Amino acid sequence: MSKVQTPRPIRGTQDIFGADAEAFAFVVETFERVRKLYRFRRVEMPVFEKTEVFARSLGETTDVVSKEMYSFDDRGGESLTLRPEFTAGIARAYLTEGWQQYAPLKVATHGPLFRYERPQKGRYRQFHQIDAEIIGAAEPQADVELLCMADQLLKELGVDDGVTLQLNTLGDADSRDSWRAALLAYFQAVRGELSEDSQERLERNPLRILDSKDPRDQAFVADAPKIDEFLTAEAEDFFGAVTAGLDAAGVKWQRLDKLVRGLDYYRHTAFEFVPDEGSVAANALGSQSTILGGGRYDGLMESLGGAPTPAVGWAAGIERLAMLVGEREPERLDVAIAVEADELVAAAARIAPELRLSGFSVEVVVTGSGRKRYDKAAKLDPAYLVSLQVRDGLAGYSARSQIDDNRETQIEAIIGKHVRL
RNA sequence: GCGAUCGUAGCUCAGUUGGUUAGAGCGCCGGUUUGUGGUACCGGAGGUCGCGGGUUCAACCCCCGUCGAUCGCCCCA
Repeated sequence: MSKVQTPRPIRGTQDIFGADAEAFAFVVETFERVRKLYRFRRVEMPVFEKTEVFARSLGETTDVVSKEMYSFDDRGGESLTLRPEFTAGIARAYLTEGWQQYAPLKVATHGPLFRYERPQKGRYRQFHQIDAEIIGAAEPQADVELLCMADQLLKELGVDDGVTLQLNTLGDADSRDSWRAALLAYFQAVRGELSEDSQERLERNPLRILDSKDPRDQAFVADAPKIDEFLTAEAEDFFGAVTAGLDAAGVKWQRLDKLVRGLDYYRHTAFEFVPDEGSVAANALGSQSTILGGGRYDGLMESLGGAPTPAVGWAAGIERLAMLVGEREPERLDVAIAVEADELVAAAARIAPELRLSGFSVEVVVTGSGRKRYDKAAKLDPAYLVSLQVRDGLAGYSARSQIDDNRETQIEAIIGKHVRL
Protein backbone atom coordinates (compact mmCIF):
# COMPACT_ATOMS: atom_id res chain seq x y z
CA MET A 1 0.00 0.00 0.00
CA SER A 2 1.98 2.94 -1.21
CA LYS A 3 0.97 6.36 -0.04
CA VAL A 4 -0.25 8.66 -2.80
CA GLN A 5 2.31 11.38 -3.46
CA THR A 6 0.83 14.87 -3.57
CA PRO A 7 1.86 16.45 -6.88
CA ARG A 8 4.18 19.40 -6.53
CA PRO A 9 3.37 22.74 -8.17
CA ILE A 10 5.27 23.46 -11.38
CA ARG A 11 8.50 25.38 -10.95
CA GLY A 12 8.02 29.08 -11.38
CA THR A 13 4.24 29.04 -10.87
CA GLN A 14 2.60 30.76 -7.92
CA ASP A 15 -0.42 30.14 -5.72
CA ILE A 16 -1.20 33.65 -4.65
CA PHE A 17 -3.15 34.12 -1.43
CA GLY A 18 -3.86 36.56 1.34
CA ALA A 19 -2.18 39.96 1.37
CA ASP A 20 -0.29 39.16 -1.85
CA ALA A 21 -3.54 38.35 -3.62
CA GLU A 22 -5.06 41.57 -2.32
CA ALA A 23 -2.12 43.55 -3.67
CA PHE A 24 -2.41 41.76 -7.01
CA ALA A 25 -6.13 42.60 -7.22
CA PHE A 26 -5.43 46.21 -6.26
CA VAL A 27 -3.00 46.55 -9.17
CA VAL A 28 -5.49 45.11 -11.65
CA GLU A 29 -8.41 47.18 -10.30
CA THR A 30 -6.37 50.37 -10.44
CA PHE A 31 -5.26 49.60 -13.98
CA GLU A 32 -8.87 49.00 -15.04
CA ARG A 33 -9.91 52.32 -13.57
CA VAL A 34 -7.07 54.32 -15.13
CA ARG A 35 -7.40 52.66 -18.51
CA LYS A 36 -11.01 53.84 -18.70
CA LEU A 37 -9.93 57.41 -18.02
CA TYR A 38 -7.80 57.23 -21.15
CA ARG A 39 -10.54 55.40 -23.07
CA PHE A 40 -8.55 52.27 -23.79
CA ARG A 41 -10.91 49.47 -24.79
CA ARG A 42 -10.76 46.19 -23.02
CA VAL A 43 -9.71 43.14 -25.09
CA GLU A 44 -9.44 39.47 -24.12
CA MET A 45 -6.80 37.50 -25.97
CA PRO A 46 -5.99 33.81 -26.38
CA VAL A 47 -3.29 32.47 -24.09
CA PHE A 48 -1.72 30.51 -26.93
CA GLU A 49 -1.00 31.22 -30.56
CA LYS A 50 0.74 29.59 -33.46
CA THR A 51 4.45 29.62 -32.69
CA GLU A 52 5.19 31.72 -35.76
CA VAL A 53 3.23 34.65 -34.31
CA PHE A 54 5.98 35.13 -31.72
CA ALA A 55 8.93 33.73 -33.65
CA ARG A 56 8.45 36.12 -36.54
CA SER A 57 7.58 39.24 -34.59
CA LEU A 58 9.99 39.15 -31.66
CA GLY A 59 13.02 38.11 -33.69
CA GLU A 60 14.46 34.63 -34.01
CA THR A 61 17.68 35.47 -32.23
CA THR A 62 16.13 37.03 -29.15
CA ASP A 63 16.41 35.06 -25.92
CA VAL A 64 12.66 34.91 -25.59
CA VAL A 65 12.24 33.10 -28.88
CA SER A 66 15.42 31.05 -28.92
CA LYS A 67 15.22 29.57 -25.44
CA GLU A 68 12.32 30.80 -23.33
CA MET A 69 9.14 29.83 -25.14
CA TYR A 70 6.74 27.15 -23.95
CA SER A 71 6.10 25.53 -27.32
CA PHE A 72 4.41 22.23 -28.08
CA ASP A 73 2.83 20.39 -30.98
CA ASP A 74 -0.93 19.96 -30.78
CA ARG A 75 -2.67 16.78 -31.96
CA GLY A 76 -2.73 18.04 -35.50
CA GLY A 77 1.05 18.44 -35.43
CA GLU A 78 0.96 22.22 -35.40
CA SER A 79 3.47 24.09 -33.27
CA LEU A 80 1.74 26.25 -30.68
CA THR A 81 3.22 28.50 -28.01
CA LEU A 82 1.95 29.84 -24.69
CA ARG A 83 2.22 33.59 -25.09
CA PRO A 84 5.47 35.08 -23.76
CA GLU A 85 4.11 38.62 -24.26
CA PHE A 86 0.94 40.41 -25.34
CA THR A 87 1.96 42.63 -28.21
CA ALA A 88 2.46 40.00 -30.92
CA GLY A 89 -0.93 38.41 -30.29
CA ILE A 90 -2.70 41.75 -30.32
CA ALA A 91 -0.95 42.66 -33.58
CA ARG A 92 -2.08 39.35 -35.05
CA ALA A 93 -5.67 40.02 -34.00
CA TYR A 94 -5.49 43.51 -35.45
CA LEU A 95 -4.72 41.91 -38.82
CA THR A 96 -6.95 38.83 -38.70
CA GLU A 97 -10.01 40.33 -36.98
CA GLY A 98 -10.36 43.43 -39.09
CA TRP A 99 -9.55 45.76 -36.23
CA GLN A 100 -7.95 48.12 -38.77
CA GLN A 101 -11.44 49.61 -39.10
CA TYR A 102 -11.14 51.02 -35.57
CA ALA A 103 -7.75 52.65 -36.10
CA PRO A 104 -6.35 54.42 -34.27
CA LEU A 105 -7.16 51.68 -31.79
CA LYS A 106 -6.46 51.93 -28.08
CA VAL A 107 -6.67 48.60 -26.28
CA ALA A 108 -5.78 47.28 -22.84
CA THR A 109 -5.67 43.80 -21.36
CA HIS A 110 -4.10 41.77 -18.60
CA GLY A 111 -3.42 38.14 -17.82
CA PRO A 112 -0.82 35.38 -17.58
CA LEU A 113 2.30 35.05 -19.72
CA PHE A 114 4.80 32.22 -19.88
CA ARG A 115 8.55 32.17 -20.19
CA TYR A 116 10.84 29.22 -19.53
CA GLU A 117 13.34 30.94 -17.27
CA ARG A 118 15.03 30.28 -13.98
CA PRO A 119 12.68 31.68 -11.34
CA GLN A 120 13.94 34.21 -8.80
CA LYS A 121 12.66 37.25 -6.96
CA GLY A 122 10.19 39.08 -9.17
CA ARG A 123 10.54 36.57 -11.99
CA TYR A 124 8.31 33.58 -12.66
CA ARG A 125 7.61 31.10 -15.42
CA GLN A 126 3.96 31.99 -15.30
CA PHE A 127 3.75 35.67 -14.58
CA HIS A 128 1.17 38.37 -15.13
CA GLN A 129 1.15 41.67 -16.91
CA ILE A 130 -1.10 44.59 -17.57
CA ASP A 131 -0.77 45.87 -21.10
CA ALA A 132 -1.76 48.92 -23.14
CA GLU A 133 -1.32 49.49 -26.87
CA ILE A 134 -2.16 52.20 -29.40
CA ILE A 135 -2.24 50.79 -32.91
CA GLY A 136 -2.41 52.85 -36.09
CA ALA A 137 -1.19 56.11 -34.62
CA ALA A 138 2.01 57.54 -36.06
CA GLU A 139 2.01 60.81 -34.12
CA PRO A 140 4.29 61.39 -31.13
CA GLN A 141 1.25 62.46 -29.10
CA ALA A 142 0.30 58.79 -28.97
CA ASP A 143 3.58 58.01 -27.22
CA VAL A 144 2.97 60.89 -24.85
CA GLU A 145 -0.55 59.78 -23.96
CA LEU A 146 0.60 56.25 -23.32
CA LEU A 147 3.40 57.43 -21.06
CA CYS A 148 1.03 59.75 -19.23
CA MET A 149 -1.21 56.81 -18.53
CA ALA A 150 1.71 54.78 -17.21
CA ASP A 151 2.80 57.68 -15.04
CA GLN A 152 -0.69 58.18 -13.63
CA LEU A 153 -1.07 54.47 -12.97
CA LEU A 154 2.10 54.37 -10.89
CA LYS A 155 0.95 57.45 -8.99
CA GLU A 156 -2.45 55.96 -8.24
CA LEU A 157 -0.81 52.76 -7.10
CA GLY A 158 1.36 54.86 -4.83
CA VAL A 159 4.57 53.41 -6.22
CA ASP A 160 5.88 56.43 -8.16
CA ASP A 161 8.16 57.58 -5.35
CA GLY A 162 11.74 56.59 -6.18
CA VAL A 163 10.76 55.32 -9.63
CA THR A 164 12.09 57.08 -12.73
CA LEU A 165 10.98 57.02 -16.34
CA GLN A 166 14.04 56.33 -18.45
CA LEU A 167 13.59 57.32 -22.04
CA ASN A 168 15.48 56.77 -25.25
CA THR A 169 14.99 56.78 -28.98
CA LEU A 170 16.26 54.04 -31.22
CA GLY A 171 15.47 56.16 -34.26
CA ASP A 172 13.71 54.97 -37.37
CA ALA A 173 14.85 51.91 -39.31
CA ASP A 174 17.65 53.83 -41.07
CA SER A 175 18.97 55.45 -37.90
CA ARG A 176 18.89 52.19 -36.05
CA ASP A 177 20.68 50.26 -38.79
CA SER A 178 23.56 52.68 -39.14
CA TRP A 179 23.95 53.00 -35.35
CA ARG A 180 24.02 49.26 -35.05
CA ALA A 181 26.69 48.99 -37.74
CA ALA A 182 28.81 51.60 -35.99
CA LEU A 183 28.50 49.84 -32.65
CA LEU A 184 29.42 46.56 -34.22
CA ALA A 185 32.58 48.03 -35.74
CA TYR A 186 33.48 49.78 -32.50
CA PHE A 187 33.15 46.73 -30.28
CA GLN A 188 34.68 44.38 -32.82
CA ALA A 189 37.88 46.40 -32.58
CA VAL A 190 38.17 45.70 -28.85
CA ARG A 191 36.56 42.31 -28.95
CA GLY A 192 39.23 40.51 -26.96
CA GLU A 193 38.89 42.85 -24.00
CA LEU A 194 35.14 42.47 -23.62
CA SER A 195 33.50 40.06 -21.18
CA GLU A 196 32.67 36.59 -22.44
CA ASP A 197 28.97 37.46 -22.38
CA SER A 198 29.50 40.53 -24.48
CA GLN A 199 31.61 38.68 -27.05
CA GLU A 200 28.56 36.48 -27.33
CA ARG A 201 26.29 39.51 -27.67
CA LEU A 202 28.47 40.81 -30.47
CA GLU A 203 27.19 37.97 -32.60
CA ARG A 204 23.56 38.06 -31.66
CA ASN A 205 22.57 41.44 -30.32
CA PRO A 206 25.34 44.05 -30.16
CA LEU A 207 23.01 46.73 -28.77
CA ARG A 208 22.75 44.77 -25.56
CA ILE A 209 26.42 45.29 -24.77
CA LEU A 210 25.40 48.83 -23.83
CA ASP A 211 23.59 47.75 -20.69
CA SER A 212 26.09 45.13 -19.59
CA LYS A 213 26.79 45.16 -15.86
CA ASP A 214 30.32 43.84 -16.34
CA PRO A 215 32.97 46.45 -15.46
CA ARG A 216 35.19 45.19 -18.28
CA ASP A 217 32.55 46.30 -20.76
CA GLN A 218 31.58 49.55 -19.12
CA ALA A 219 34.88 51.24 -19.91
CA PHE A 220 34.16 50.82 -23.61
CA VAL A 221 30.45 51.52 -23.34
CA ALA A 222 31.15 55.06 -22.17
CA ASP A 223 32.87 55.97 -25.44
CA ALA A 224 30.71 53.89 -27.75
CA PRO A 225 28.96 55.59 -30.68
CA LYS A 226 25.78 57.36 -29.56
CA ILE A 227 22.42 56.97 -31.27
CA ASP A 228 22.16 60.76 -31.44
CA GLU A 229 24.95 60.86 -34.03
CA PHE A 230 22.92 58.67 -36.35
CA LEU A 231 19.41 60.02 -36.00
CA THR A 232 17.78 61.23 -39.16
CA ALA A 233 16.15 64.65 -39.00
CA GLU A 234 12.72 63.01 -38.87
CA ALA A 235 13.72 60.73 -36.02
CA GLU A 236 15.16 63.65 -34.09
CA ASP A 237 12.00 65.70 -34.57
CA PHE A 238 9.88 62.80 -33.45
CA PHE A 239 11.82 62.32 -30.24
CA GLY A 240 11.79 66.07 -29.62
CA ALA A 241 8.00 66.08 -29.91
CA VAL A 242 7.69 63.21 -27.44
CA THR A 243 9.89 64.86 -24.81
CA ALA A 244 8.17 68.22 -25.29
CA GLY A 245 4.81 66.52 -24.81
CA LEU A 246 5.97 64.83 -21.62
CA ASP A 247 7.26 68.12 -20.27
CA ALA A 248 3.95 69.81 -21.07
CA ALA A 249 2.06 67.02 -19.32
CA GLY A 250 4.29 67.23 -16.27
CA VAL A 251 5.66 63.72 -16.65
CA LYS A 252 9.20 63.51 -15.30
CA TRP A 253 11.69 61.61 -17.40
CA GLN A 254 15.39 61.00 -17.77
CA ARG A 255 17.32 60.47 -20.98
CA LEU A 256 19.23 57.20 -21.02
CA ASP A 257 20.94 56.88 -24.38
CA LYS A 258 22.12 53.37 -23.72
CA LEU A 259 18.63 52.06 -23.04
CA VAL A 260 17.81 49.41 -25.62
CA ARG A 261 15.09 46.83 -25.41
CA GLY A 262 15.29 43.13 -25.98
CA LEU A 263 12.92 42.62 -28.84
CA ASP A 264 13.71 43.34 -32.47
CA TYR A 265 10.55 45.21 -33.30
CA TYR A 266 11.20 48.43 -31.37
CA ARG A 267 11.69 51.72 -33.25
CA HIS A 268 11.85 55.31 -32.07
CA THR A 269 10.66 55.64 -28.50
CA ALA A 270 11.85 53.06 -25.97
CA PHE A 271 11.24 53.44 -22.25
CA GLU A 272 11.33 51.77 -18.88
CA PHE A 273 10.14 52.75 -15.44
CA VAL A 274 12.93 51.72 -13.09
CA PRO A 275 13.39 52.21 -9.34
CA ASP A 276 16.23 54.52 -8.36
CA GLU A 277 19.32 52.79 -7.09
CA GLY A 278 19.25 52.29 -3.34
CA SER A 279 15.56 53.20 -3.05
CA VAL A 280 13.05 51.20 -1.05
CA ALA A 281 11.50 50.11 -4.34
CA ALA A 282 14.80 48.84 -5.73
CA ASN A 283 15.35 46.88 -2.56
CA ALA A 284 11.90 45.31 -2.69
CA LEU A 285 12.39 44.12 -6.26
CA GLY A 286 15.76 42.43 -5.93
CA SER A 287 17.72 42.42 -9.13
CA GLN A 288 14.66 42.56 -11.37
CA SER A 289 14.44 46.28 -11.75
CA THR A 290 12.14 47.14 -14.63
CA ILE A 291 8.52 47.42 -13.54
CA LEU A 292 7.04 48.80 -16.73
CA GLY A 293 8.55 48.86 -20.19
CA GLY A 294 7.62 49.46 -23.78
CA GLY A 295 8.09 51.51 -26.87
CA ARG A 296 7.13 52.07 -30.44
CA TYR A 297 7.01 49.12 -32.80
CA ASP A 298 6.34 50.49 -36.24
CA GLY A 299 7.83 47.47 -38.00
CA LEU A 300 5.89 44.73 -36.28
CA MET A 301 2.82 44.49 -38.50
CA GLU A 302 4.92 43.90 -41.60
CA SER A 303 6.70 40.98 -39.94
CA LEU A 304 3.25 39.38 -39.58
CA GLY A 305 2.34 40.04 -43.21
CA GLY A 306 0.27 43.16 -42.64
CA ALA A 307 0.51 46.66 -44.08
CA PRO A 308 3.01 48.98 -42.41
CA THR A 309 1.24 50.19 -39.27
CA PRO A 310 2.66 52.52 -36.65
CA ALA A 311 2.02 51.43 -33.07
CA VAL A 312 3.23 51.98 -29.54
CA GLY A 313 2.60 50.14 -26.30
CA TRP A 314 3.79 49.06 -22.89
CA ALA A 315 3.42 46.27 -20.39
CA ALA A 316 4.07 46.07 -16.67
CA GLY A 317 4.60 43.10 -14.39
CA ILE A 318 1.70 42.74 -11.97
CA GLU A 319 3.78 40.79 -9.45
CA ARG A 320 6.50 43.44 -9.45
CA LEU A 321 3.98 46.23 -9.00
CA ALA A 322 2.29 44.23 -6.24
CA MET A 323 5.62 43.91 -4.43
CA LEU A 324 5.93 47.70 -4.41
CA VAL A 325 2.34 48.22 -3.37
CA GLY A 326 3.11 46.22 -0.23
CA GLU A 327 0.74 44.68 2.29
CA ARG A 328 -2.91 45.18 1.59
CA GLU A 329 -5.45 43.65 3.89
CA PRO A 330 -9.01 42.91 2.82
CA GLU A 331 -11.66 45.39 3.98
CA ARG A 332 -12.87 44.96 7.52
CA LEU A 333 -15.74 42.54 8.05
CA ASP A 334 -19.04 44.33 8.76
CA VAL A 335 -20.92 41.69 10.74
CA ALA A 336 -19.96 38.45 12.49
CA ILE A 337 -22.78 36.27 13.80
CA ALA A 338 -21.91 33.85 16.60
CA VAL A 339 -24.74 31.31 16.72
CA GLU A 340 -24.36 30.14 20.30
CA ALA A 341 -27.38 27.81 20.33
CA ASP A 342 -28.08 25.25 17.63
CA GLU A 343 -31.81 26.13 17.67
CA LEU A 344 -30.86 29.47 16.17
CA VAL A 345 -29.03 28.19 13.10
CA ALA A 346 -32.22 28.70 11.09
CA ALA A 347 -32.59 32.27 12.34
CA ALA A 348 -28.99 33.00 11.34
CA ALA A 349 -29.71 31.50 7.93
CA ARG A 350 -32.41 34.13 7.47
CA ILE A 351 -30.50 37.05 8.96
CA ALA A 352 -27.22 36.62 7.05
CA PRO A 353 -28.60 36.79 3.49
CA GLU A 354 -30.82 39.73 4.38
CA LEU A 355 -27.84 41.64 5.69
CA ARG A 356 -25.81 40.78 2.59
CA LEU A 357 -28.63 41.93 0.31
CA SER A 358 -28.44 45.24 2.15
CA GLY A 359 -24.75 45.45 1.34
CA PHE A 360 -23.14 44.26 4.57
CA SER A 361 -20.35 41.69 4.53
CA VAL A 362 -21.26 38.86 6.89
CA GLU A 363 -19.61 35.78 8.42
CA VAL A 364 -21.58 33.19 10.40
CA VAL A 365 -19.91 30.99 13.04
CA VAL A 366 -21.72 27.75 13.95
CA THR A 367 -19.02 25.24 14.95
CA GLY A 368 -17.51 24.37 18.32
CA SER A 369 -18.94 25.12 21.76
CA GLY A 370 -20.86 28.33 22.36
CA ARG A 371 -17.83 29.89 23.97
CA LYS A 372 -15.62 28.90 21.04
CA ARG A 373 -18.13 30.30 18.58
CA TYR A 374 -17.99 33.68 20.23
CA ASP A 375 -14.18 33.53 20.25
CA LYS A 376 -14.01 32.67 16.58
CA ALA A 377 -16.46 35.44 15.71
CA ALA A 378 -14.44 37.94 17.75
CA LYS A 379 -11.23 36.91 16.00
CA LEU A 380 -12.76 37.86 12.64
CA ASP A 381 -12.53 41.45 13.95
CA PRO A 382 -15.99 42.53 12.78
CA ALA A 383 -17.25 46.09 13.07
CA TYR A 384 -20.45 44.61 14.48
CA LEU A 385 -20.32 41.41 16.54
CA VAL A 386 -23.62 39.75 17.38
CA SER A 387 -24.21 36.68 19.51
CA LEU A 388 -27.46 34.75 19.01
CA GLN A 389 -28.55 32.75 22.04
CA VAL A 390 -31.51 31.28 23.89
CA ARG A 391 -32.43 32.93 27.21
CA ASP A 392 -35.29 31.70 29.35
CA GLY A 393 -36.42 29.62 26.39
CA LEU A 394 -36.58 32.64 24.09
CA ALA A 395 -34.37 33.51 21.12
CA GLY A 396 -32.35 36.60 21.81
CA TYR A 397 -29.17 38.42 20.92
CA SER A 398 -26.51 40.71 22.27
CA ALA A 399 -24.06 42.77 20.32
CA ARG A 400 -20.86 44.76 20.42
CA SER A 401 -20.81 47.53 17.85
CA GLN A 402 -18.07 49.70 16.42
CA ILE A 403 -20.07 50.67 13.36
CA ASP A 404 -21.71 54.06 12.79
CA ASP A 405 -25.16 54.61 14.29
CA ASN A 406 -26.99 54.67 11.01
CA ARG A 407 -25.65 51.32 9.88
CA GLU A 408 -26.10 49.86 13.33
CA THR A 409 -29.80 50.74 13.26
CA GLN A 410 -30.10 49.10 9.85
CA ILE A 411 -28.38 45.92 11.04
CA GLU A 412 -30.44 45.65 14.22
CA ALA A 413 -33.70 46.14 12.34
CA ILE A 414 -32.87 43.04 10.30
CA ILE A 415 -31.69 40.98 13.27
CA GLY A 416 -34.69 42.11 15.32
CA LYS A 417 -37.11 40.59 12.83
CA HIS A 418 -35.85 37.15 13.84
CA VAL A 419 -34.67 37.36 17.44
CA ARG A 420 -35.34 39.70 20.37
CA LEU A 421 -32.87 42.04 21.95
C1' G B 1 22.56 26.84 -19.05
C1' C B 2 26.03 28.60 -14.77
C1' G B 3 26.96 30.01 -9.43
C1' A B 4 25.83 30.62 -4.05
C1' U B 5 22.80 29.55 0.16
C1' C B 6 19.15 26.58 2.44
C1' G B 7 15.65 21.88 3.36
C1' U B 8 13.20 19.93 11.31
C1' A B 9 5.08 19.57 12.86
C1' G B 10 -0.14 22.46 8.44
C1' C B 11 2.80 27.61 9.04
C1' U B 12 7.15 30.54 11.30
C1' C B 13 11.35 28.72 13.56
C1' A B 14 14.64 26.54 18.09
C1' G B 15 17.65 22.08 18.56
C1' U B 16 24.49 22.34 22.71
C1' U B 17 31.59 19.49 20.67
C1' G B 18 27.69 13.89 17.31
C1' G B 19 24.94 11.13 23.03
C1' U B 20 18.11 8.62 26.16
C1' U B 21 11.75 9.48 24.18
C1' A B 22 13.44 16.02 18.61
C1' G B 23 10.96 21.32 21.20
C1' A B 24 8.28 26.44 21.13
C1' G B 25 4.73 29.93 19.09
C1' C B 26 0.64 30.19 15.68
C1' G B 27 -3.17 27.06 13.57
C1' C B 28 -6.39 22.59 14.38
C1' C B 29 -9.41 19.39 17.95
C1' G B 30 -11.34 18.85 23.04
C1' G B 31 -12.23 20.84 27.93
C1' U B 32 -12.72 25.12 31.46
C1' U B 33 -19.96 21.80 34.74
C1' U B 34 -25.01 28.04 30.17
C1' G B 35 -20.76 32.03 30.20
C1' U B 36 -23.34 39.21 28.38
C1' G B 37 -17.34 37.42 27.84
C1' G B 38 -12.31 37.14 25.68
C1' U B 39 -9.99 38.15 21.56
C1' A B 40 -8.41 34.06 28.25
C1' C B 41 -6.77 29.41 30.71
C1' C B 42 -5.92 23.89 30.61
C1' G B 43 -5.24 19.62 27.68
C1' G B 44 -4.71 16.70 23.01
C1' A B 45 -3.55 15.21 18.11
C1' G B 46 0.27 16.08 14.58
C1' G B 47 7.38 14.89 12.66
C1' U B 48 10.49 7.88 8.67
C1' C B 49 14.39 15.76 10.72
C1' G B 50 13.45 16.37 1.83
C1' C B 51 15.20 11.50 -0.28
C1' G B 52 19.34 7.69 -0.97
C1' G B 53 24.05 6.08 0.40
C1' G B 54 28.54 6.56 3.63
C1' U B 55 31.60 7.53 8.33
C1' U B 56 30.69 6.21 13.65
C1' C B 57 29.41 2.28 19.43
C1' A B 58 25.89 6.32 18.26
C1' A B 59 23.86 11.09 12.95
C1' C B 60 18.68 16.28 12.75
C1' C B 61 24.11 17.42 13.34
C1' C B 62 29.95 15.11 9.65
C1' C B 63 30.90 13.35 4.13
C1' C B 64 29.01 12.09 -1.00
C1' G B 65 24.95 11.95 -4.29
C1' U B 66 20.02 13.35 -5.57
C1' C B 67 15.47 16.14 -5.54
C1' G B 68 13.32 20.72 -4.14
C1' A B 69 13.31 25.87 -2.68
C1' U B 70 15.48 30.69 -2.37
C1' C B 71 18.83 34.39 -4.20
C1' G B 72 22.19 35.93 -8.08
C1' C B 73 24.38 35.62 -13.49
C1' C B 74 22.24 35.53 -18.44
C1' C B 75 17.72 37.72 -20.01
C1' C B 76 13.50 40.18 -18.87
C1' A B 77 7.87 42.42 -16.62
